[in-house]
Amino acid sequence: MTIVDNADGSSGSTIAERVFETIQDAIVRGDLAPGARLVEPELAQRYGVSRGPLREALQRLEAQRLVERVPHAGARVAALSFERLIDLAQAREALEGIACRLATERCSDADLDRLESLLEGHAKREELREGRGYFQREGDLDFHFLIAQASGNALVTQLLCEELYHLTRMYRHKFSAYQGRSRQALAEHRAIVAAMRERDADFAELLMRRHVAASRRNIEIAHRRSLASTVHYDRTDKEN
Amino acid sequence: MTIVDNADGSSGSTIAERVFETIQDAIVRGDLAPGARLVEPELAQRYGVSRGPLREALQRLEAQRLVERVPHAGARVAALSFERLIDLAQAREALEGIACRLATERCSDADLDRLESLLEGHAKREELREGRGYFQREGDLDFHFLIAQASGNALVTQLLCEELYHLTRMYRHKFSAYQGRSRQALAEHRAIVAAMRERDADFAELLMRRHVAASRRNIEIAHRRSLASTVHYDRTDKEN
DNA sequence: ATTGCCCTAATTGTCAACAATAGCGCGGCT
DNA sequence: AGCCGCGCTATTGTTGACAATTAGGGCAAT
Repeated sequence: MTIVDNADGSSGSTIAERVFETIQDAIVRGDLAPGARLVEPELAQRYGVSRGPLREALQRLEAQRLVERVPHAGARVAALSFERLIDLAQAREALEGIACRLATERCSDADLDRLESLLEGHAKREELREGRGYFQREGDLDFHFLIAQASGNALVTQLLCEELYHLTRMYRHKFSAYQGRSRQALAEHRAIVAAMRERDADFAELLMRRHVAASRRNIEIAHRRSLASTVHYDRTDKEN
Repeated sequence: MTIVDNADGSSGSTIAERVFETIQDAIVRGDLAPGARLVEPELAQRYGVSRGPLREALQRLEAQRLVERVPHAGARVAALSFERLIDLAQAREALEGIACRLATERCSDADLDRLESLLEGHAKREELREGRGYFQREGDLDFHFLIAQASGNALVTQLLCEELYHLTRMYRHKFSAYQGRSRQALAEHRAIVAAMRERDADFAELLMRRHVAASRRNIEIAHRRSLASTVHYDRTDKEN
């Protein structure tokens, strides 16, 4: 029954989980615009659930920072701003850095093989379609995802792969200020794996931090450029 | 009405918030033992609320990692383990490091004054009661709290001060393996502020990371010692 | 005696009705 | 004409009852 059942990819064993995944996807894909008001009865009807599980889903989305809730006033899709994107990049720099260090110390050789074959695949696709790397973007996330999981630190993994991952994806869908860095990123990924191969944890962490920082600086430059011309990514208070 | 009202320090505007704070405190203080089963009707009656707000509170506690929930099976107070404590220390090392870097770059001179006066207070109390530093422990948290807030990064601040802070406090209440380091910690705190005064962000981050790492190593040593003798901090599956 | 199944009971998940709050527009007052 | 206060409505917060699921124990069959 209902609209939100296992028809789509949602796999949870409870309604709350499934509607959580559904709305999460809608937000990340942009079907629900940043800043959009989320009215409970409206959403409940749209997804064919009652308000109970829906509220639970909204709360979990709040914990993921995809939704902002204020008591007695309701929920909104998280507003995107340049400042928050920078905050996110800085947090990731620190966490991915330590994850890379730990992974270097603790991961198996098989893990390293897996990382390298992943990069092989990226390189192939990069040769095919020069320049604009849509898949490269997702691939980039795969790379970081794998390293986080290889860190052996459950907390760091959870912070990166569950709490910040979807937020990162959301920003990438909105700000397409990632141009021309896919080739550079691939080279940096390779250098990171090379350092990990040599079990040089200090250097691996350093390279990972520089990699994330470089991507952040790329964003900052693109932002200043856009400030000079026209577009603002300010908060939209109007619905939709 | 009800048991959970603004009689105690709870300040939220909704029942869910108040019972959340109440249970959070009970967990951190140890009134609810790690691993203890949390049965919804039982807790609801104890705190004089219905199951709705109570479930919301449990969910928020889950986001803070103070409670573990599994669908259809119920909630438990988070089990403490040595591995998780190490994971926490590593995550904090990374996040507090970047927070310290950012704070060094962005905080005002007044912020630095505030930090120093905080350390003055710690030093005074340290002179009075040599050795075992209970207040020093809480004071240590104050110091880290302040630096996180001075970072100007809302995400990092939230991660440290809302998500990991209470978990840290919980471990400190259980593992009292923090002996004799309060004097050393104070010296390290002073060195950190000194680096911040000189606006040496690289060095400030380095010092903060070494400070957190030293505390972690202290825990590791104490743990090995306890392994050699008797006590285990393993997961307790029995209630209470 | 042991193992597998079924049944019961306890607990969680879900729902729809009720209460309370806050934002908003209207009307009256200054 | 502008401002303040009041009441209304839309929306969130809360509740208690109902449904579904799981875990455990007892019974029967091998």
